[in-house]
Amino acid sequence: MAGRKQFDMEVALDAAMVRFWRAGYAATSVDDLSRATGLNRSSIYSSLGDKDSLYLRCLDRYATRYGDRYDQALSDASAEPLRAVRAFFDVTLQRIADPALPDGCLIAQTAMAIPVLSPAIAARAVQALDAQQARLRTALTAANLRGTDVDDFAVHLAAVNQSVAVMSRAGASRQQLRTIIDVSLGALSHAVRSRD
Amino acid sequence: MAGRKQFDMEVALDAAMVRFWRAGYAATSVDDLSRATGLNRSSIYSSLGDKDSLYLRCLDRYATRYGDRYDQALSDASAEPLRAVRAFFDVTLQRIADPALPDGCLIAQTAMAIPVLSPAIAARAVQALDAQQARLRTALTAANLRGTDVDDFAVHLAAVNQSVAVMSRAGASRQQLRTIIDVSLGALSHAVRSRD
DNA sequence: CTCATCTTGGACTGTTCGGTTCAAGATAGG
DNA sequence: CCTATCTTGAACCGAACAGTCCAAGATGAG
Repeated sequence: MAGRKQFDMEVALDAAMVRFWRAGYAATSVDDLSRATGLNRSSIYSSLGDKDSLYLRCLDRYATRYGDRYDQALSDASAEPLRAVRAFFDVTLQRIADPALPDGCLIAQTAMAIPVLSPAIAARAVQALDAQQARLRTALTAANLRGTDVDDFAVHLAAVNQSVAVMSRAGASRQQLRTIIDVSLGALSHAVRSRD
Repeated sequence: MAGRKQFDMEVALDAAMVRFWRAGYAATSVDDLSRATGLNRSSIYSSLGDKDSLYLRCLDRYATRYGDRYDQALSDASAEPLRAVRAFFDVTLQRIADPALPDGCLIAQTAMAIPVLSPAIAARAVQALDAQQARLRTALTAANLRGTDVDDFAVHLAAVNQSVAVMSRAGASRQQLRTIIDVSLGALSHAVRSRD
C-alpha cells in the first residue's frame, strides 16, 4: 500500500471539487473529502494541502475548465454574436443537465460565502467573475455591439448566468432556466440589430 | 436576572436573521447566535428553539418582511408596469445599500445551500422563490402584458433579482447592479410597448 | 536479496460543534 | 413578606471538527 502513489491526482481533485461544489466550504469536512476522494486524511494533507489550499486548487480547476469552454463558445462571436452567446449559456445548461455534476456553480457558491471565507479564496472568486465579464466584453466588442451596450450586456449576461446557478439549486426546470436566458437573449438580439 | 423576559424578541430574531443571512446556516454556530442576540444558549433553545427551527423562523421573517415590500412596490403595476417593476428592484437595491444589513439575500443564500439543509428548510426556500414569481406574474397580468410574456418575464425577473444578490456578495458596485436590472427593464419595456 | 524511500492507515490532540441540564436568583402575585 | 414561577448563566455531554504524527509495509534501485 505504499511506494508509489496509488491514486490518480486528476480524479481525486475532481472528486474534491464536486464535493465543495455541492456542499460548499463550511459544510464540507476533511473526512467528507477523504471519503469522496478515497484518500486517507494524511494523504490529503501531504498531497493536496490543507482545506483552504485544496479549496483554492478546486476553484482554479473549476475556473479554468469552464472558463475554457465559455471562451470556446464565444470564439465566433464576431460572425454570429447571438449564436455565440447562446452557446455561452449552453455551457452552463449542459453542466446543470449533467447528472454526474451538482447543480449550481462553484463560483456562485463561493461568492455567496465570501464573508466567511479567507481573503485569498474570496479574491479568487471575484477574479473569476471579473474574468467572465471580460470574456463577454471581448466577444461583444468583436461583434461590433455599441460601446455602451458592450459593457452593459457583459455585466448583465454574467449576472444572469449566475442567476441560473441559483435557480437550478432551487430545482428550477430546464425550461425555466431557458426562459431566464431567452429573455436576456431577446434584449441582446434587439441591441445587435440596432448596432452601428 | 430572571423573572420576566429580559430581551426583545423582535430584536433578537432580527439579530439571528442577520447572522444567518451573512454567514449562512453551516457557518453560523449557536454560540454565534448567542453572541449576536445577546441571549444565553439555554435562552435561545427555550425561547427560539433549536438551530433548524430558528433558521426556519428567520426565513419566514425575511420572506414576510421583504415579501410585503415587494408586493407594495408592485401594487400599482396595472397603471405603470415599468415603474412598478423598477420599484420592485429598488426594494432589493435599497436593502443592499443599507449598511446595517448584509449584502445578498437570505433566500438566495438558502437556495445555494439546499443540498445540505433539512428538507423543511429547503422547501421553504423554494416556496419563497415561487411566491416571488407569483407576485411578478400577478403584477404583469394586471399590466395586460401578453400571456406568454407574463410567465417568461416573471421567471426572468425573479431570477435577475437573485443574480443581484450573488453579484452584490462579490462586491459589485451599485452602478453594476443597476445595469444588470436595467437591461431586463429594457426588455420588459419593449414587451410592454408591444402588448395587445 | 537488501535497504533506503515514500505512501498509507489509523491513532491522537485540542477545539468547537449542537444540545441538555440544573442550581442560582430575580420576579410578581398574594 | 413569602413563595411559586420562570429566566438565566455556566457547566456539561458526546460527537465531529481540522490538523499532526508515526509505525507498518510496499516499492524500486543497487
